Amino acid sequence: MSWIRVDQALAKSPGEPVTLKGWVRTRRDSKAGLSFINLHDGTCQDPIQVVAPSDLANYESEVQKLTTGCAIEVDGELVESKGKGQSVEVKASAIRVVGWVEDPDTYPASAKRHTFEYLREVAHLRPRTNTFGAVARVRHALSLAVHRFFDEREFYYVHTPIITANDCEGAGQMFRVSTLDAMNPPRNEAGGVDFNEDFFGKEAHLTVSGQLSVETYCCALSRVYTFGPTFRAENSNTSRHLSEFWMIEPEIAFADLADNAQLAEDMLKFVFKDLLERRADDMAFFDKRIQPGLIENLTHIIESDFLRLPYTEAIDVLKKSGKKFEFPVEWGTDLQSEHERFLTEEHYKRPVILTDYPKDIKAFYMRLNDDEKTVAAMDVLVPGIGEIIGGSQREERLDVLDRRIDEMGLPKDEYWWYRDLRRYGTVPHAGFGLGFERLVQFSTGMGNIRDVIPFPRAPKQAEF
RNA sequence: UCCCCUGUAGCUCAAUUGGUAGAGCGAGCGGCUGUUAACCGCUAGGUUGCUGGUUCGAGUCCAGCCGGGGGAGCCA
Repeated sequence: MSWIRVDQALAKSPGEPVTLKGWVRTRRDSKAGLSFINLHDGTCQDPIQVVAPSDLANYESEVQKLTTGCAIEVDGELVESKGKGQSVEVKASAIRVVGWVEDPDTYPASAKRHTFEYLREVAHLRPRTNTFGAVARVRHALSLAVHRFFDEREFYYVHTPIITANDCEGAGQMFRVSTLDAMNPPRNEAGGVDFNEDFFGKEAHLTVSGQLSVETYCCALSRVYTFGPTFRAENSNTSRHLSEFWMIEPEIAFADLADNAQLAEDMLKFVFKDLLERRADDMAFFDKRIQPGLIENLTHIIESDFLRLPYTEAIDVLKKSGKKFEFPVEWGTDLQSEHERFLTEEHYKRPVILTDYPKDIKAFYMRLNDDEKTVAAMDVLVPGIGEIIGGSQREERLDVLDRRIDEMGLPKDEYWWYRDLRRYGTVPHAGFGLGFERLVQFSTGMGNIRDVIPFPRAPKQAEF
């Protein structure tokens, strides 16, 4: 039996016979001899209204017992709606119950308002709500927009490894990957755990970044990007951190920090524009129910230029602002959240790309500027979220790179293949990391990052 | 990891100086209505997060543990 999706049905003209399959959102009975069923199947923001006349064979035995969450199939005809609120509806000629809700009294996703905190505890049922259905569709749309953007610009999508045996991917606590018996591991002569006996013959972890790997492909294919899961074992407990999240990391050869910043700006504008066009229904929902003004905000961002602001100038602006900060502003220290928020939310009221940070607060691979005090790093700050992108031009000069590795007391030997890139046909190149969930957060106005990923992983939180 | 707040019905929340548990929504039944946050009536539903302590008596006070939220740090 052929059937169509709710979004297709809503776009059709009255008069056509249709079969629909989905879940009951609500049921309202009219003693005039009919029931109204709002049916959703996840294909769009709006449910479709099914009108069930009382002469259906199973009207009293089944239709009137339908509750929120029941799965049904509906045969009927698409007709012009006699009521307000929708233009078309389905006049049912048959309704088949596919799956009942066992106990409507305790169904967790009942037809009432629920807090996001509560729905997080029933993450397997929350995609049935209009908010989480919308989040899922927007997540999908943004993913494809990212791929489309890079494809149009002739970037290649590179699958960097999830498991890494490099202990040199940069700062950040990592999750260990091991097949050793945790209760009784093999010991080395010093009494420590002997990782030579482990699966990979050495300590292995889940990746915290695909950057170092993707740089190798950048220095061969010119324009590449990764888009995959990333793992941080930090004990972070905030509305914008996850232990498992998805990160987009482009890397471009023969490019400097200015090219990098332009790429970041172009990319954000492209995906926002694409999203507003392709998911207008869901974006209207977020604009109305989650964050009033959201669409106007995004439109404004698409149309305005992102500000480029060197760190040193930002320090000046902050000092002269007259604003009282909890933490002092001093050249050489990292900016606090309150400082970043002030710049992007209060002072400039638009995305700000901060550049050229003091070298001592940034990673070893960032290119040293001519002043020998700063590096070609950048953070893209957006209102409401703060840092959404972090990136840099990479140090392509082997002697400078080695000096930085030594200064930071890092094990040079372990970077042998990374250093090789600087020995064989080295080129200026740059890239950045975009936290995908932060992008979804910003695009939807959702306040907590745990509500924009299907099954959030965070400290003490890996249910489902 | 640190600071602050918090945990009572399926959900959202009340409960006076410590005195023995209540409402709305949801659910069930009935009424009314081309309904759509429907409306009206009735009914059911609780070991007040867990463990211990103070007290004649603890949802309320104290300690520890567990969970949730907001902020900070780490970052994306």
